[in-house]
Amino acid sequence: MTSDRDDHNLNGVQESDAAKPASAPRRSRERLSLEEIARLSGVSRSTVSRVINDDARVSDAVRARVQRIIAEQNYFPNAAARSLASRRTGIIGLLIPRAIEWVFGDRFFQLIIKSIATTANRTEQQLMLLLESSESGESAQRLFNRVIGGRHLDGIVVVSSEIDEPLVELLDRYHFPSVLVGRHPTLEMSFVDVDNQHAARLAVEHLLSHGHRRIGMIGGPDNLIAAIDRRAGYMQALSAARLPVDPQLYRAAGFDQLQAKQAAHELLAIEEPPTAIFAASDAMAVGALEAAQERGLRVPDDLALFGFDGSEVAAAANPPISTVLQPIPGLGQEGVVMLNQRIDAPDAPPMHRFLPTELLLRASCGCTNAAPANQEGVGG
Amino acid sequence: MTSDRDDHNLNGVQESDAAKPASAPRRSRERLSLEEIARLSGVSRSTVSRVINDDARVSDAVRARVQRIIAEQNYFPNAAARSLASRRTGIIGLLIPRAIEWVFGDRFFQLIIKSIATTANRTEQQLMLLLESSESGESAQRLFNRVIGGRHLDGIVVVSSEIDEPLVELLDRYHFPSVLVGRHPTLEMSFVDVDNQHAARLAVEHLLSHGHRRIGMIGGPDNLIAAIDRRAGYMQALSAARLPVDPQLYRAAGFDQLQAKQAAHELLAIEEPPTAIFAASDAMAVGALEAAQERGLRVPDDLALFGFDGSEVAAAANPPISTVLQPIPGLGQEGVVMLNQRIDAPDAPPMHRFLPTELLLRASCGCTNAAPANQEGVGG
DNA sequence: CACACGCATGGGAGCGCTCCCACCAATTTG
DNA sequence: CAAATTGGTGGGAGCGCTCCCATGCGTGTG
Repeated sequence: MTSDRDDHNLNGVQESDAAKPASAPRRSRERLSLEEIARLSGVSRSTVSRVINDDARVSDAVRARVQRIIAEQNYFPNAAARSLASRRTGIIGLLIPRAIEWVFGDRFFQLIIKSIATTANRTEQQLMLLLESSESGESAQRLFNRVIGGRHLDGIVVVSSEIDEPLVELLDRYHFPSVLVGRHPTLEMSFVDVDNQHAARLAVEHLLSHGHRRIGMIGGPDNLIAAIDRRAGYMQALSAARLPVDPQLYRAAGFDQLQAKQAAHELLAIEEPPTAIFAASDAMAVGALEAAQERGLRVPDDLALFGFDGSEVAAAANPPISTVLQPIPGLGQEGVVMLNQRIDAPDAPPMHRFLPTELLLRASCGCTNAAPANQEGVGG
Repeated sequence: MTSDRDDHNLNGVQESDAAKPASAPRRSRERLSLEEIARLSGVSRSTVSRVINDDARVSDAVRARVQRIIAEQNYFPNAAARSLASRRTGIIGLLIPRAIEWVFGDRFFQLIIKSIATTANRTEQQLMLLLESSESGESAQRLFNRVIGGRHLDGIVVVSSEIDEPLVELLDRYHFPSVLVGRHPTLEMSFVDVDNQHAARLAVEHLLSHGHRRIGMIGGPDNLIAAIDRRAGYMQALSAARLPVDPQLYRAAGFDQLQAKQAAHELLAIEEPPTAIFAASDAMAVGALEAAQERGLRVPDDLALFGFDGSEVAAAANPPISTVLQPIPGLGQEGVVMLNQRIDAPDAPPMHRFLPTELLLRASCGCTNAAPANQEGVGG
């Protein structure tokens, strides 16, 4: 797309070094303008600008000459001037409205950040991670003002499935170009997500297909739409199978292993305990596995288990835990792509995309065969 | 420092909402310029600019009026125009030249990132985390060009103690305003760090004071100046005590627990095993503790242990592990402060600061008393 | 009472780009 | 063969700020 631009970027300093004594590199503070490059190349500013922006309407000879000068001089267009004139900063924000410790420790966020950063870089965009400096107790309003008010950002990707995140509402209200990774129950805002409900239903239906009739669920926090949807899928599967939905069989917990272990113990201690448990995350499934083992239950014989995420811990568990594979890098990538579409066409109607999940069947649900069963994608 | 500015930022949108029907918030794309605010307030652009920048030379009456209009209109100065005219972007970069998984999983980096973000926000600066999109195999040169070439950043904090990090050399060569958290063996570049050598020496001397004469060390990777310095401090302590430095007693490992455990096993298997081990990190000390316990050695009676970092794992270990407390948030904060000094005075000579560490004495070294022994700071 | 001085304010000239429009060949077309 | 088209290039007018230098006013000084 911008191969010429890449070329000069790549060659910039090296060529400069070759042309000058290494002892006196051009100091980055010496400013060099488009104007100057134009003068040196014997063309106009417009032409240099065209070369930089990879505009086709420049003859090959002139383009080559200008590129040579740019590389020799180690010139870089001034980002501020560019933004001012073009109304684009080339920076997109990534907001994960959580405490930094939480974000960094979580595999999901780690993978999402990585894929978003990579995708943004592919289009020569820079990512700005918006960290909640929780210490200073910054309000959503203030963060909004600080970063978005000044038009520092072309748009923003928000990774959140909180049903009441004020910043998301603010972004929506001001029609700031943004895409949510994880859907929102009421806002029309563009989003990309997996169809949690459908995926959960398939997982539970798989458990049903093994003959289980009493299936428990350890769900996630009630303020997360992902957790709500997964629970809904669980209930949908039971209802479709004409099974009663026993409230005793559902326990809410955090997405972590420890709380889930506790919840599993509770679930297994009731009068008529479940023969299978669907956990809303793999970490939770591992917690349930621990609980089962502490109680001397064999998995999957005494208790079948199904997780959600497709993470390494599920595969590494003993026995390996069946799970729903979420395409996390895909979510990040699609988020950036959609965001760029919104930036280009801010008035287009919001887009909602669901990415396909996949059931990863392993020993914990009773499948001896570990071949994955494909699940078709669900369009939005 | 910029209280007036804060005021209008804080009140911006809310007041606007109060003044307009909530159903039609000002869309963030509608642009409002300084000029427009000046017109509405009946003053000149200069005056509005002074109000925004908290310039004292504005009468209180005018200031109040302009601020009211700014708040009512929900106006934010355009960052690009501001940067272009003032040659400041208000963005500082934070680079940790490591794979993202590694950065996010590490407590040290987590704490550093948090303190840097918090400190930057205090001066109304925005932090830009420069993530290595390792996947795209981006070279240092390319990252440098992309982010720094365009003057997107006012300066950069690099957290690294690698002795051969190309980007650090590049930053130094181009005199780009930057501060290193962690020192560099040869470059003159400004840095803030702890005096690893001195701290290590004190730790080992403490072990000596318990009567140990055969002290082993599990050190970090050889390409990290922090690891090199800690080893030097270890050797210095031994030499000062006129003890022979037995190469068998030193093992290099990664900074992680598992490798350290392995190294400890090796150390404890030699002919004349150490009676004390100094580990270059707390995680490593925990690894050593595990190894000792696997071999049936009692800590501290059969083997004394000393860690480095001051992390929670050392305190939580059984027995609690004595360690060197590093002021990690202080390093981050000081890094930003120093960076801003460099941004303001790019031609001032580089500054080198060492922050004080502290010995945290606990049971693992033989101290029954857990009161911390203060260690004086070491100036640079 | 003329003068200098400080203080609050206004105006103009950039900052370094992009983008539109004009221009001038060198073609292609009716 | 004149007219219209195309491709390559240049020039000007912004983009929305900051910063320097006026300017006008009221107050203090010789």
